[in-house]
Amino acid sequence: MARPNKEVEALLQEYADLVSITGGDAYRARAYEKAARAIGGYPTDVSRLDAKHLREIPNVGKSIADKVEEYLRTGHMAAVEDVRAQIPAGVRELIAIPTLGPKKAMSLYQELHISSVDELADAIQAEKLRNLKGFGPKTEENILHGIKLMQSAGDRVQIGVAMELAEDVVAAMERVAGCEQCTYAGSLRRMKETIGDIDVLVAAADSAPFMEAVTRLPYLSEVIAHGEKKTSIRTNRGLQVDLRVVPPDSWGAALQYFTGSKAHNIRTRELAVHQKLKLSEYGLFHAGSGRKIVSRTEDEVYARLGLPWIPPTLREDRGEIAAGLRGELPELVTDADMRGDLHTHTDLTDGMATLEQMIAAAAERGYAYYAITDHAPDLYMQRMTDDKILQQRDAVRHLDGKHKRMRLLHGTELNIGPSGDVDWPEDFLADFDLCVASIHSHFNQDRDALTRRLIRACAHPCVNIIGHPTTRHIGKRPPLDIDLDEVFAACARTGTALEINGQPERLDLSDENIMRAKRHGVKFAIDSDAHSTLHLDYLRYGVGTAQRAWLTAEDVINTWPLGRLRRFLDKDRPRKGRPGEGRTSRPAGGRE
DNA sequence: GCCGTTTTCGGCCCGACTGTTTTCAGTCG
Repeated sequence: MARPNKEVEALLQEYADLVSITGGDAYRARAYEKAARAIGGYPTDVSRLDAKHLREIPNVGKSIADKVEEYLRTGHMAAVEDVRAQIPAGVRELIAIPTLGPKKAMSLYQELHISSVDELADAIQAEKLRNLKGFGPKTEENILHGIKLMQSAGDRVQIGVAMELAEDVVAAMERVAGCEQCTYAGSLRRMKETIGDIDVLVAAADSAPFMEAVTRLPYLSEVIAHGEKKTSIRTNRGLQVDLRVVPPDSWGAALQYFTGSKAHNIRTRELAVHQKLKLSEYGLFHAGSGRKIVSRTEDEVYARLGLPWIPPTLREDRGEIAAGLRGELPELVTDADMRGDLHTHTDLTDGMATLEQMIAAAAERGYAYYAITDHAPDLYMQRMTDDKILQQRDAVRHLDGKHKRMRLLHGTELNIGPSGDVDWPEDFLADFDLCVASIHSHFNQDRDALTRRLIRACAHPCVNIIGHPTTRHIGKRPPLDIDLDEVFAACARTGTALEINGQPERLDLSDENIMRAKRHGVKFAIDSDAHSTLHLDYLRYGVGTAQRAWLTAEDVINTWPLGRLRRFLDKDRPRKGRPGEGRTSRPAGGRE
């Protein structure tokens, strides 16, 4: 959908970066950043707005509206191009390295003419930074570590970026005459947290129109390969898209083959060999005669091998074949199971949409319940106060019932302090419907301290969900060094759920950690952590991650009916302010 | 550059941490 919004967001963010690198007014840089975020999260396609309506977007004034309008009209933004001419693009890449900001990047460029990550790594090896003011041995070490972290993510992109592009390509192919079926396959269909390239599969009798159409996509930068059945392109963001067209008759076998994973495919082919069959992207064949048996649907292919259809998110060779043969595949949690979202923000703190807008967008998604959980005062930058949160609660109570089928829950996202304490005293917290608690700072404590800190938060009678438990940012910040098994055991013991945060840069917990936590008997909350109405959609990445961890709806508290969810949320909180609700026995997570 | 239930000018997220310094700049959330 809002592709122009994303383009404008990227452009304004680039401008903000370049302003701060060149030592421009910090508030000016901040203004561009804020406008970039607001436009990226704005639900209306900006290419349909004139300068006057652009100014209705929060944090967009005359100057930025004019620049955006100029870009939409001409495809250029003169201000950005001017400053690009002054600073090589590689200098901006440097500030993506953790601990390296605009000031240091500029100093590296001016003093040593470094304008790429590779040049920086070489310069450190050659000890060229030793005489540079402000750069000591520790800084060198941090930079090298940061570069390593970035490279470990490789050329892969976050799932959100890949999904948006893939859905756009699929939509474009579906508009081509003769398209019988079209979908994306590969690691994206398996919902991996990062994606290397995008595989799009089309079923059609004649491949030529598709081979042609894909080279006319507006964001194409390069055609890598162009053949009869397959065309590969690179987009202007550097992402590779492989388009393959197969005859409608081999759709199922092709989809199975191109979805992978490689390890899963090897297993399925082994299974075929044992049955004197041969499996390829063209179908399932008799090994001897070469006669085709099935190929039309994935279902048929798996069935002929003695397997139920295996959901793509399980196809990682993590035991799904054996479980399938035994008829013991889990009934995975799905998007349709999700009855609500339990971690979302509004513009009262760092969200971009109002309470009313967020609630309306949630209602449109058909939720049975929806929680607002703005930040609490200990995260100083959000300027929360008792008055503000109580006023918001009044507003929430007032709006509750306005959307007939959706109930509202008023919660908060608490900050877990260095010693494991949280904002507000217990009696104040008891009046929230739910509390998410998350770590936002002091990431460098030692393993013991971090572990104790999280366990103490779990033990709090009002803390229901640990938000983004490891605080990782994929490719940017490593997960906290914690004893996860200790924390998982504490969650199970205290009836505290662990979050599966659906933000594409977080996906925290990760699939592997979820599996580990489940063995401790923990329950989970799949949340969007939305900061704009558009982010509510991030829930699906959380669901995908949960599927990869073999979770069922039973494992996920926000698939439960409201009554059961409320009993879980009651935990051990002091009873007050909720007349008419009897105290129930403690509904510890993992034992319901 | 944006914004206004105190403001059309003067604020703007504010405090902490880290590593480099020798009193503080840069980065981060």
